[in-house]
Amino acid sequence: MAQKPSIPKGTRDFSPEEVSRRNYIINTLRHNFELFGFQPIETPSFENSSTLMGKYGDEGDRLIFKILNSGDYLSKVSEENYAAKDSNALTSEISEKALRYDLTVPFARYVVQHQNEIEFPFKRYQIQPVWRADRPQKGRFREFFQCDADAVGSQSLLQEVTFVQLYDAVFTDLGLKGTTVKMNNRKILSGLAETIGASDKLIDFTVALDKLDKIGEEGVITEMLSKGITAEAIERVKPIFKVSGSFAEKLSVLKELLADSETGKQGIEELQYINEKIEALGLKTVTLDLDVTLARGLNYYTGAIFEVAAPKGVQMGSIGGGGRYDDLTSIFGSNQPLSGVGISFGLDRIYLVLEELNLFPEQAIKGTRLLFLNFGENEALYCLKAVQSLREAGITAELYPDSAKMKKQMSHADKRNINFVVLAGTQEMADGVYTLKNMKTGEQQSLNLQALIKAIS
RNA sequence: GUGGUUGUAGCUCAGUUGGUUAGAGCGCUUGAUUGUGGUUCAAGAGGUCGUCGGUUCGAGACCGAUCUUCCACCCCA
Repeated sequence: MAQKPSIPKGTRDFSPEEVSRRNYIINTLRHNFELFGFQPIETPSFENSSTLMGKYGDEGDRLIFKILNSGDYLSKVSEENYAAKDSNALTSEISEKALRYDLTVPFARYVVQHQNEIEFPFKRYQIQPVWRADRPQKGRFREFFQCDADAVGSQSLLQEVTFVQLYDAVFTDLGLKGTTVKMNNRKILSGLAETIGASDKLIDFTVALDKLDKIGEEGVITEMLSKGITAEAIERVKPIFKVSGSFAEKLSVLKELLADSETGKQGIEELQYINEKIEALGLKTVTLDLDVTLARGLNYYTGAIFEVAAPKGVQMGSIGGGGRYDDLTSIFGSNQPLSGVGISFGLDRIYLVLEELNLFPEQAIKGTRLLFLNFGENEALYCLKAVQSLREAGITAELYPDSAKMKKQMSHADKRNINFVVLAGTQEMADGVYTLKNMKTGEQQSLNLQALIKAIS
C-alpha cells in the first residue's frame, strides 16, 4: 500500500474507544456546566475574517486558518499587491472567511449580535473544535476541542469565585487529583510595569516574566534587557522572582511592591477578595495558587487570569485557562461595555493526562453486552425476538448478522469485549429457551426470555 | 515561521562498509475442531522500503526536494 491515504498534520482520527473516553470527559463537563447554570450555545466553525483578525495579536493572526474565496478570486486582486507578491496584503483580498481560532471571540461576537435577545447576566458554555495553523507538538494539535464557560454582564468578583469552584467540581468528578489553578491579575502586571516605568513595554515585560519557571531568573532578565527594559527597572521587580509561600503571603509581598500603583492595588484587592471567599468555601481537589508570572492571553484579559496546571509529574502544558475581559464586546460595537469572565478546558490535553494516569473508569467504554450467535434463518428470527425485548429493557444486544462458523462468531464477541453470548439452535427453540454463556467464566445456563432479561440486567 | 528528528508488512521493529529473491514477533486467513472464543500446533496471505528526483554497473541504505512523526523555539489549550 504505497499511497496510503492520510489526514493533514496535527489532526487525528478517533477510534470507538477514544470517542467513548472523550465523551466521558465531555459528559462530565456538560453535567457540571449545567449544574452551575450555564446554557449551551454553538457558533459556526468559520467566521468572517474581520471578526477574528487582530483579536489575538500578530502571532495569533498568523495562526488563523484562512479560507480561500470561492470563484475566480485572483481576478479581483489588486495589481500592485499581486506584482509585489505581498502575501499579507493579498490575504485580505483572496480570503474573507477564517476558521474559528478559539471560542471566546466568537462568543463576544454572538453576545453583541444578539444583545437584545439575551437576558443578562448571561452564562453560556460551548464545546466545539477550534483550529490553529500551529506546528504540532505534544498536546498541541491543529484541530482541537475547547470547552468554555463564560459569564457576561456582571462585574461581580463572585463570578471568578464560581469559576474556581467549577474547575474544582470538574477535576474532582474526573478523579484528577493534584491540579493547581494558578491565578494572576492583569492589573498587577500593569502595576508592576507602571512602578518600574515600563508601561509601554507591558507585553514584552509579561511575556518574559511568564517564562520564569522555564528559563530561570537569568534568562528572564536577559530577555527583558533585550527588549529594552532597563537594568534599574529590573532591579526593582526582582522581589517577584522569589515570591513564595501561601496565597496571602505572596499578596503581602506584592502589596509592598505596588504601594504606589492604584491599578496594582486594585488587582491585589481583587485577588484577595477571591482568595478569601474560596478559603471560606473550601475546595475538594484543586489547589488555588497565586502566580505573578502568569501572563498568557493578555491580548484581551483585563482583570483575573486563570491557568490550570496538570498534577505534578505529568509532562503537559496547561489543561485550562481563562480570565476576565472588560471590553471584548466593545470591539464589536457594543454601545455599553459588557464585562465578561470565563474559563476554558483543554479536552484533548485532559484526555492525555487522564490516559497517562490511568484514570478512565472502565464503564467509560460502553459496548454491547450481549451477542446472539447466528445459526441460520429460523434461529436468527427466534433470536431477534429476544433481542427486541432486551433492547426494550434497555440492554444493548445484537445478533451476529451471518450464520458463520461458531469459532468466528465467538471470537468476534471476544475481540469486541462482549461479556455474554447467547446460543439458540433447534434444541433451544424446541424448549423455548436461550443458552446464556458468560465469556469471562465460561459458565452456561439455559433460560427462558424473562429469566434471560433478569439475568443480564 | 526557525532549528532538529522520524518514516521498512495491519501493528512494533530488525536489515552490517551500497551487492542476488527485504526479515522477525504480534496480528490476520485457513485447517486440526460441522454447537463453544481465549491456549496449543500446522499451513498460508500480506511490502514498488513515505513520495518524487539524483549519484551508481547496482540504492531500503548515499545526496536533494517534498510530505509525515516527534521534540525544542516563537506562541499557546
